[in-house]
Parts: sequence; structure tokens; C-alpha cells
Amino acid sequence: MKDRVRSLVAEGIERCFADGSLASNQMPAIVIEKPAHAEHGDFACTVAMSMAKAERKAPRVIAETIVKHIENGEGGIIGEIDIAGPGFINFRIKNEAWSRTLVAVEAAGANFGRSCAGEGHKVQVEFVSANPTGPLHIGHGRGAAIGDTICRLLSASGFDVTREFYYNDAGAQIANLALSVQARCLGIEPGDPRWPADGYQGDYIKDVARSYLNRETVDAGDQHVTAAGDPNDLDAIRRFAVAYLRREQDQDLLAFDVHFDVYSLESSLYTEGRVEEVVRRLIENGHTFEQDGALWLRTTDFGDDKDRVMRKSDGSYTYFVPDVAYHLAKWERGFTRVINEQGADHHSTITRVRAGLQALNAGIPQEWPEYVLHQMVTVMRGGEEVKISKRAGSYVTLRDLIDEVGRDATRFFFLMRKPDSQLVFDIDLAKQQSLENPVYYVQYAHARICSIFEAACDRGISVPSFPDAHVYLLGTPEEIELIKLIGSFPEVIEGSALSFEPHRITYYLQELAGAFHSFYNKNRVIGEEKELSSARLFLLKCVAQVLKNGLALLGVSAPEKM
RNA sequence: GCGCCUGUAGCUCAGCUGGAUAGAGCAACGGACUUCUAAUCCGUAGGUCAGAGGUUCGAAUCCUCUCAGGCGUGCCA
Repeated sequence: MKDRVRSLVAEGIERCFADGSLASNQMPAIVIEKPAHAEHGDFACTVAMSMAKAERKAPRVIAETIVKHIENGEGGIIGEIDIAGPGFINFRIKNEAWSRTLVAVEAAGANFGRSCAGEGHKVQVEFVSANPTGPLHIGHGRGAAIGDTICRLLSASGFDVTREFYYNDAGAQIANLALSVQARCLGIEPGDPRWPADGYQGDYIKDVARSYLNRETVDAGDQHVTAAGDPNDLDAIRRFAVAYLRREQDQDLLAFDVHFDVYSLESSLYTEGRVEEVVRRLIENGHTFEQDGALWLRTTDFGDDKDRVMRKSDGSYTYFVPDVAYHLAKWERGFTRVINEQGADHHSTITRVRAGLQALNAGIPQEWPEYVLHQMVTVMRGGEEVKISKRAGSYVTLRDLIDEVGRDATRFFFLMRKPDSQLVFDIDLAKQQSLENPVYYVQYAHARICSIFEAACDRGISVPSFPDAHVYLLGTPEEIELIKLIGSFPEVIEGSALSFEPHRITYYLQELAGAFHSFYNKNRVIGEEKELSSARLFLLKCVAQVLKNGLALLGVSAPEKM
């Protein structure tokens, strides 16, 4: 609908240019927006004000000129056009024209809201990418919810999305993990002088050790590892522990309904020689130097504030070197767009990875890959903040959260704030099945509509399809508001997708649910007038469809009964 | 010190990429169930958009500075 108004304005301006009533002859960007106040109409256009400078005329004069040249026609959708304020052109849509929106919803069904904005372009989204050194915690949960919904949004916007998880199954933290499990195998506890420095102290390490000593087998992805059971075989312990914890993480993600297309292992970058190859090319390109027994990358050449160690004096690489190799591989796999969703505490990797990629001189754009960083999550329980310390083992896991508050509420809560904002996860609130809980508010709207359908069915009234629904009878303010909101769903998805801001969907759904509840309290759906009933049932069918489609983007269910 | 993020109603947060009189939910107060789910709705009240400059027809939004909080600034990831 908005696009139709935009093209009417564009045609009007063209005619002004053609007959010389506007001089600049330069088509401006035409912004159509929703007025802040209903009395200003259904759509507002600001173009007259933005043209004021080029035309050297008062915005209201330009607006009048444009309006005279807009041809609405007999069967047009516009009811009234007027000029208001500093030069807004306000449009009011004829009531009967809104029915087109409902017809579109019914025709598209589960596909309503999808677009082709992405033109089928390949995009890869990497998210979660937790180290296999422990269960997923609440921060990973936020990343999982945001990343997964960004994928769903991009997919709905016509992109060809690949979801990817990167396992850091090599490096110092993994060595640390192996030592921690070994210590537990030998009965050594934290505090003991033999306990490894910075060892992982969580209870789950004991579980890994017990399984290892019991010679259990774990299946994780394409890995099948049977424990050797020998507490002196550190390498065997490492392989087993990584597989064990990866399996745990996989199960957590499954419980959260998050799935990946590709799992990439850091260890394979070493075994395939990609890390060595990257180091060789970086040296060859002259961006490295040796100092203090280490090899450094001159990242300051690419905007970093200090140079960074690539190869430590003990011969191993720092984390960002395999990261560079990994991203080079992504580029070579043909992903001209890559989005990395990660916690803001890992922000410093961005400059290093991009610097490494630039230093390779491989024709990779400076701003590639793109990043979505989510800020910290704090957990409240009983009005107090729950402290998270991985090493001390006090730990709010994603699994605990899903078990306690349910998957729907967990996902919805993680998606209620924009990624840039810190998030306070109030466990008590998320568990409440009350009006304070926005998840229930939205889900209840869907269930309530289903309940109305059931009541209609009991009275022998069926929910109509378009030709049988008397949509021209719709016209109360609540009905028009609902239709307008439904009609804006596609552009909400597109905006949300292109800006990587899933929270726009949660806000939209709360607004739509609110509009429905208002409608429900003022208008009776099943009533004496059969034709009006059919029109309203049809409207609600469309509302339910959009609620369901929106919730699906969040990975939240749309129950028919509550 | 430097980099990134944040600062909007008592609280938690939106604000559609620069538009009209800045919004919603909680909390407070007052109302609405003989009715399709009261897990709902309606109304009242609540603001120096952290502060100061600047850019222009127009700024919560863009630029600069200041203040406050969070994160980072490892030969950890």
C-alpha cells in the first residue's frame, strides 16, 4: 500500500517536471511514513520539504503543485489528500481499498511477509561459536536467539542463508580443559597445589572425568570418540572432553530449536595446513616482524592501536591467526557477505581479523566480514543479580534457563532488546504466566482468535475465504488499525533483516496483539449480522496468520489454546 | 590513556535511519466481565530525550566536546 502511494507521488512529480511547474528536474528520494497522529491520515509524504532548497520555493507551495499533478483516478485507492504543517502531504486511504491487504495475506498464508530483497544472494551467518570447554551459558543463549532469528529474517527476505558454527577445538583453552579433566580423573580438586593454574572448576568437569574413566563413547557431529580411560593419556583426554562437551552443546542447541548447516573445526584448519599457509602469506607480504622470540603482525598498518603477536615464543599461534585462516576460507567458499554474531566482549577480534585479511592482499573488502555484537546479559533471580564465573563453576546455563522458563519465553526475552543494549534477564518475570509477561500477551492473542473460530464453528459458522467474506463492511477504527498493521508486516521484516535487529519483530508483535485485544473488547465478532461476522472472521484469520508468521521468525510457538 | 556500546516517564525499554504535539509495558490512581478466553480492555497522571555547543526549513536521531555506566585494550578466546 505504501509503495502504491509512493509511486503515485513519483508520477505526480514527473508530470510537474514535464510541464515545467517544478524546475529542478531531479527526482528526490520519496519518503512515505506513518503519521504520528491518526488525524493526519494514513500516510504522509515529506518530499515537498526536502525539495524546498532545490526549488527555492516554500514547501507548502511545492506540495500544492505536486498534489495538483497526482492522478488518483476513479477507482483509485486515495480518499483524500491534504497539505498540513510545514509541508506534509497527507493521504487518507479509502476504506474499501484496504481489503487488498487482507486478500494478499490470505493468498500468501505462511509466506506473507516474505520478500525478494536479498535477490537470492548467498550470505553466511556465524553465531554461537562457543568453545567446547563447558556448557552453553546465558550469553551464548542470547547469541543463539539473535543469530537464529537473523537467519530466519534474512531467509524470509530472499537471501540464501548458510548457518555456521565454529568450534575452537584447539589452542590454549582446550589444553587447559584437558588438564582440568585429567586433574579430576586423578582425584585432584581445586585448591590442591597440583590443580592446574586457571583450570576449569565447574562440576561438569567431574562428569566428563567420570565418563572418561568409565570408557564411555560419545557421538558428536561426525565424531565418535570412545574414552581410553587412561588418566595419563592427555591427548586422549582432550579428544574425549572436546567431543563430550560438543555433544552437550549440540543437545542444548537442539532444545533451543537452533540448527546449523555447517560446523567448522579450528583443528581442521591446522590439519589442512591453512594456518601455516596464512602465516606464510602474511610473512611474504611483509606485514610481520620478529621480536622477543615471537612473530608479530603489524596490525597498526590497518587501524589497530598496537601490533599483535601471531606466533608465541612457545611456537603456538594466538587465536586470531586460525581466525584469519578461517575467514579466508569463508571468502574462498564464495560468501561475499558474512555476518558474525558474537558477544561484545570479543569485540577486539574484529580489528585483528580484518587486519589479517587485508594483509593477505586477497581482494577482500575492508568492511568484510560484518559483525553483530550483543552486549552483556545479567541474570536476576529473586531481585538479585546472579553472578557468572565460568572458572569458579557458578554458571547459569542455557539448559537450566530453558528447563525453568520454557523455550518460548527464553527466546522471546532474548529478542526483546536490540543487540546493542545490555539485557537484564529476569527469571521470575519470564516464568510468570501473567499480563506482565509479553510472550503470553502475544501468544494469548493468537489463542484467543483460535478460540473465537471454535465458538463460530460450534454455531455452524465457518471462517470464510475472500470471495465470501464481506470485507467492504470493515471500517471501524480498530479494524482499520489492524489492517494497517498487518499491511506493514513485510516492511517490518525487511527493515529488521537488513539492519540485523530482531527486536523490531517482538515490538511489532506486541503492537499487533495490542491492536487485536482492543478490537476484541470493542467489537463483537460473532453476532446477529451474518455478513459483518464473516468480514470480521476473515479479518481475524489474517491477524492470526500474521501473528503466527511473526512468532515463527522468533522461533516461538503460536498455541491455539492456552 | 585509547577503542566500542549505552544514557529517553518512578522502573524496563521502543522511537521505522532527519519530520508534525517524543511513545509502549510495568508501577500509581479511577473505571469495564448475565457476552466469542478479564492471561484482556478503557481512562487519568507522569519528560530540560545525561549536559553544552554546532550542522538546516526541522535534531532524541547527524558532528564536536563534557559527564556517568558497561565491555575491551593478553605471547587467553
